[in-house]
Amino acid sequence: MTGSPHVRRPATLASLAAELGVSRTTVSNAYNRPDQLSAPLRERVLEAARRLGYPGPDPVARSLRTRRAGAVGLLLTEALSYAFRDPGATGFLEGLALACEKAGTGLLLVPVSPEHSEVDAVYQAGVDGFVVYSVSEDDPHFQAVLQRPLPTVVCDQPTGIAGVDRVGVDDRAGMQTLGRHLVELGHRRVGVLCMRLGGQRHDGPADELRQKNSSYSVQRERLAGLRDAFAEAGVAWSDIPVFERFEHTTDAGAAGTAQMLEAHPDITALVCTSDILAVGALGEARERGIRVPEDLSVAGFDGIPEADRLGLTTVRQPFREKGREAGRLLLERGDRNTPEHLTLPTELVPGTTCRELRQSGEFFSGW
Amino acid sequence: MTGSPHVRRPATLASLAAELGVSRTTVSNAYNRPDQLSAPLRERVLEAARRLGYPGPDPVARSLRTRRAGAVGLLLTEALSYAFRDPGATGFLEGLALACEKAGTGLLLVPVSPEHSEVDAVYQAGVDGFVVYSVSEDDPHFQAVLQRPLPTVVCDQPTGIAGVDRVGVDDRAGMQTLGRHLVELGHRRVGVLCMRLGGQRHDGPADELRQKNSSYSVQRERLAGLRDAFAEAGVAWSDIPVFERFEHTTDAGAAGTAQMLEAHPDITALVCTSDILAVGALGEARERGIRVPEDLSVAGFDGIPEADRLGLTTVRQPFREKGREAGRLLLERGDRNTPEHLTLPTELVPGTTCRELRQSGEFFSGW
DNA sequence: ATGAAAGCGCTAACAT
DNA sequence: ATGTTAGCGCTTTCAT
Repeated sequence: MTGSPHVRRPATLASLAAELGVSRTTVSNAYNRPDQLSAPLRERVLEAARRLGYPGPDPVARSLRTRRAGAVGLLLTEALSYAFRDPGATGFLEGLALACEKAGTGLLLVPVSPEHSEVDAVYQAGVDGFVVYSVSEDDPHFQAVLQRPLPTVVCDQPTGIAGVDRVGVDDRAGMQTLGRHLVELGHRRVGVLCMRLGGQRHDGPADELRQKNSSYSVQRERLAGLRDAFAEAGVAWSDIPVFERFEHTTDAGAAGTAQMLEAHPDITALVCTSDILAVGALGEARERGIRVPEDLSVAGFDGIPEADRLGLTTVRQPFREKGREAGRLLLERGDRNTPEHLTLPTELVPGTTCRELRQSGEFFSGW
Repeated sequence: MTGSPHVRRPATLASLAAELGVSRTTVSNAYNRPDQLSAPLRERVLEAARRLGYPGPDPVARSLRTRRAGAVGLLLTEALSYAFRDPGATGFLEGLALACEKAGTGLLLVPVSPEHSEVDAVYQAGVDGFVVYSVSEDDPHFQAVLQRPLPTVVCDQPTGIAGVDRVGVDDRAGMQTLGRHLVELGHRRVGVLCMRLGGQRHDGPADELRQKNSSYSVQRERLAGLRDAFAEAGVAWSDIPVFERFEHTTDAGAAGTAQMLEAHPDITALVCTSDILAVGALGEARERGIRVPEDLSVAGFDGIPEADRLGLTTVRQPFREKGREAGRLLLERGDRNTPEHLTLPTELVPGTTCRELRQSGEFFSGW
């Protein structure tokens, strides 16, 4: 193997040209336009480069000149490292990476730590465009992205940003379908456990005002879909307790479930607005000796692999495709000016965690 | 929200300076050294910037000037997108991302698709250093990384590259511990299922020559550790069948297991050099009505979360810490010239998939 | 087929 | 506290 100490750039295109007694153009052409010079001359250049340890044109200088960075930036919610623990984000990343590979484009993960609230990193990113994955409407990093004169595509949220492409799913319709499913099974007294609705930490009941004012449209929409479904069955939304959790982890799901069950022990079903939370709910139920689905039905949203393994009733959404489409939208945009909006399909996945209410005629009135 | 059509850079530092009738330095200082100019002047500059839609200094131009890209490049085996499906790689990424966040550095995923074998992407990457995750010794992309005059840290493999930092685990010792564990349980007739040993697709038996010539030191070392352990028990390595799989998936693990069991139905234990393969082995065993561990013991290596859930006997290695350390090595290197080599600890995790051989005195001789 | 000239947009000495 | 001067390393017309 090779093995230089990797110090400082030992040669430049200019020094190489000088050494060889040719012009910079010629050296540049040797790398970028092999057809613009004779084969022997090109070989001479490349040989000299090898000898002098010239690693080829400096990418930054080239980018400045060509106005192409050859990379797209990715802005994620939360800390960057969180993305690798969230199955949804991971799936999205996989799809996006696929698109980047195909285009030979780099993928720059913009460092967003909770501590540093500076948006500096966004302004520092040498990229040709941005993909934004599911951030709050008022996320300062996102606002910084909008300042940069670069094409941008948003996945999921925020929605309705002028001049910006978006790919997502119909969260409201998806959740409505799930809600109807529960209604059909006879459930009328349900609880809802949702993800964070605001930037400030809040764990506990979320009233309707809070729901409505949420800066996360995905959560707003999912709640609205559920409301729609139960309204159809004559159940007022104000009668359905909604609990919120700031963290998106199974632990948070468990804690939220505990809180819900203590406050509302009479619910027959617990709907979680994400599978992660639902997985936590299943754990908490087991912990408490509550049988699912005999004593309590549990449903999620997302369709992550673990949901599948556990037989969780959920709504599946195509994470990988969202990533692929986001990449495609960014990388294959011609000189389109009009923003595109892509809505991918979701699918109700009935599992084994929701049961039909038969005996307890109390809440069942279908006969 | 904002919402400009995001076209071309509308203004530059120079045009802003001209507009304001100040020097470029002053504008530059307004962004980079607020203490170098009066507050009112700075505000005037920033206000004009807002008015003209100047998004702040161009990151590429700044990088060229400062010789800092503010990002580290990451080179992964396989396709970039594969990394997001491999739990080990994901854990590593999480740790690395953590380190990057902390340093406010971007993380550029270098696009490496199987199709494009061009190493172009490596030369195009505007980064301050590279992290290389577990690639083959003769990987052309890796060779390209070595050409770039940048600090580089390798995780796992290849080993022994001059002038390059490395972080990894003692794969040989880890596997030796696992081997001894199996020996103590009485296993003498074992089969081994390992990951790819070369760049060419090969699925099936791997003879000793092939093992020895493998361009993947991690696999070489793990096999050697197993050999050591069984040699201590008087079992010749040549008596232990080693099967190789090119793909690293549970399906490949299942297929390899099938092949192994057909060729060597008499083994009492199957050692896989990765948990992914072992998970596949468990599936295949179930498929065939072979009880684990009653009829067959199965062991893995890595300690991925799923192994934990399944109670797989394995050797756990600290993926996240490897990522963190790799980042630290790259980002916090002073002006050190001597390469550092970090070896993190592994831990034997006895699960429920390996049993002690009692009855079948045939292979047991401990009393 | 090769070269000369003109920047890409910015920062960092070094003045003043 | 602000301005002047020199590039960072490269690509790209446009000549020859």
